[in-house]
Amino acid sequence: MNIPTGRRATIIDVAKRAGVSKSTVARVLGGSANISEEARDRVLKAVAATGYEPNQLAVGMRSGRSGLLGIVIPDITNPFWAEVARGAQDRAAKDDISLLIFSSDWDAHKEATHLRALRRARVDGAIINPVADNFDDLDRFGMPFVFIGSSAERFPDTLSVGSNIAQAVRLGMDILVERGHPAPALMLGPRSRLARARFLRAVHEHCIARDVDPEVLLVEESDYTVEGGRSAMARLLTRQWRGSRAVFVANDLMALGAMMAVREAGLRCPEDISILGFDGIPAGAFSWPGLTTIEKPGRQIGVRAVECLLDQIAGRHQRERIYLPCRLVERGSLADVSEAATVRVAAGR
Amino acid sequence: MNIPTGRRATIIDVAKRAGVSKSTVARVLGGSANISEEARDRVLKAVAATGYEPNQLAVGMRSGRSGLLGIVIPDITNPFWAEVARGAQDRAAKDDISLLIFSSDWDAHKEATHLRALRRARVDGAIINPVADNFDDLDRFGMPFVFIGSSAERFPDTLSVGSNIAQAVRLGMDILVERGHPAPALMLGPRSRLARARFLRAVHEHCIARDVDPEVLLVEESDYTVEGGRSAMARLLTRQWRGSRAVFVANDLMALGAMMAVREAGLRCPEDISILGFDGIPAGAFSWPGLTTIEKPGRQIGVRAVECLLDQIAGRHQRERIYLPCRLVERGSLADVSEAATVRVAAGR
DNA sequence: GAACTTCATGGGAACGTTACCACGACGAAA
DNA sequence: TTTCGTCGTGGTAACGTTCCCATGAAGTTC
Repeated sequence: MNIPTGRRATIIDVAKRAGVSKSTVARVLGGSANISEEARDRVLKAVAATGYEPNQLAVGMRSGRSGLLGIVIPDITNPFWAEVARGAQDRAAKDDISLLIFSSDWDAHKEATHLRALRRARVDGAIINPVADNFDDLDRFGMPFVFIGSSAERFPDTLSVGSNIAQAVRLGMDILVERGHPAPALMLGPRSRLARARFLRAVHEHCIARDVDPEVLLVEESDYTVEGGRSAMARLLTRQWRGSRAVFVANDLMALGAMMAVREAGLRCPEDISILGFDGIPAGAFSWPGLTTIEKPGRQIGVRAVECLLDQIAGRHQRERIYLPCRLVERGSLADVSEAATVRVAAGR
Repeated sequence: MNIPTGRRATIIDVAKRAGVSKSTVARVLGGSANISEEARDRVLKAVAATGYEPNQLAVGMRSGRSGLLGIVIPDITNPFWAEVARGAQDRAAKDDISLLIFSSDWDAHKEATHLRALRRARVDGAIINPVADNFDDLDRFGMPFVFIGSSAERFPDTLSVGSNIAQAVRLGMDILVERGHPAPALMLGPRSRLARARFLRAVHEHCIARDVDPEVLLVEESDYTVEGGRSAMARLLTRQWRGSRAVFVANDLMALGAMMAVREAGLRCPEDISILGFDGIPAGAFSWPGLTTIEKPGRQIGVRAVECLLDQIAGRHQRERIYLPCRLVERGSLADVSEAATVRVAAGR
């Protein structure tokens, strides 16, 4: 076989061994037409014998395409962002493109460092969940890019991919109504977050469409943590409820905290309090009861972002915002107190 | 400022603008000595003005160092592996090295594809959790590499980084004994897994050291899933126990499933059954009660793997196996039925 | 003051590829 | 026979760096 151990085989080694010029080798490997059957054969054999693997650095250098894509997300350790990265990676692999993954920790300084690394690596494009609220100049980013996540909302006229919060909220409100909770309490995130406003507006619209006064809804707020959810729920329990006791929580971590608070108050979920989450984190499957929640399409967002990026690189660029639909995951944290259910129970079913 | 919008600035553009040769620019940027103060100044200004960023492709081409490292793990979506990747990424960033991350899904074919991509990208080294049980020839991998995880055990005489299972098991057995569970039941993974044998042997050693016959321990086995843990626990509950009822579970997912089974049997954890997990997955913090478990040092494994790789690239290569210590995280799934605790309770404390 | 060292700089080759142009051979149309 | 397109092929110039060698100026030693 004679595979050179020290040095990697180059296209010239292959050419020599096959007794042709490197141009011919390049043509064979590039799948171009007009190659004699014999030449193709000898080249292929030589490639196998030498264990030749094209040098992407050289290809990138010459062709201007590095075959690399970059993605900057807040934290690869966060299950949602890991899903996004996974989707992006799988999609990129289909086009023989490798992915450079960076975690910014919501830190503008780290983000800037990572973006510099991407420029240096001459990635063909970047997928970014922006943390800085203003970049010097979007056009001078230095590479094609797609924004992802709700923070992309800050940049109008920019191609971005995110989840459809309005549709998700409708999904949640529909199931709540169906289960007999027409006016659930709301547990929201901090006022500073963009997603909060969209969430709230969607709930209001849903209420108005059903002739329910949105002002009637109990509202608590906290930050997106288990502890935040726990304290917010404790506060909620001291307030005056009307009708069924259900809470629509804008974040799964908070929902899990809320569930703990219910238990600590000596109450049961879902018998005494129903909880609906939002995010679809895996931990929701292991709580007791399992958390009924609305799952954001993390993987799809990654896939779609890569596709947009490839389109843009190929010159077919749009300046649109893409919202992907969310999905309801039913587990056990929602009680059914609708009339229909009551009838079913009375009938012994 | 005159930043060229279309083309990226090259070292030649910088040289021209500074009125020096490209060699001088390279020397300034490379931090070499013997540069006149004036030349350095003009070069630095020109760099700022042109927005020059070195082309890593060209650097890699010429110097033989791509500034890229690869990591192939089973699944970036799995919290443990995400931690590993995060540790590796953070450590690599310190040396201005970027990380190419791939998920193999425990599939040897995907693994081979990813390894080829890494070779093509001319990464300076690779961190691999091996899935194929034999590679043609380790020396012909084509790049420096470090194995990680327990599957690395299959390849002797290979540099690898993993967690110290023996120490972890000792940690677990110690706390169990301390809490009054000298002979806990064991819930193990499938026989095919390497980690299982090591886990079992460590438990046996611990028992023998305390003059406990290991054969006395109840043992159930299943696969590393929630469902597996649930069914194994159901079986365990039908068996005859001696002494305190505690289970040392070899995997957190199984432990969570076991906890569900306890609840489904109308029993309580930890009052009726104590459960100790193994892994340290985040979901363990959200169960009720919180899962007491032994945390594997995921992030540290990533950090250490990169460091070994860099050492090896620099020529300081060792052929050793590195085992990193695990950590006990106490939450609420372990009851204290020791005599000391009984005394404390009797004393009203 | 000649010979030698040190310093600051410039010039050119090389890394491995692809894109382009040029060339000879061959068959078809004039 | 001449002219022309087509096919298969080889040669060469980039791409943007770094590394090495050459060069001249200035300073040092005998």
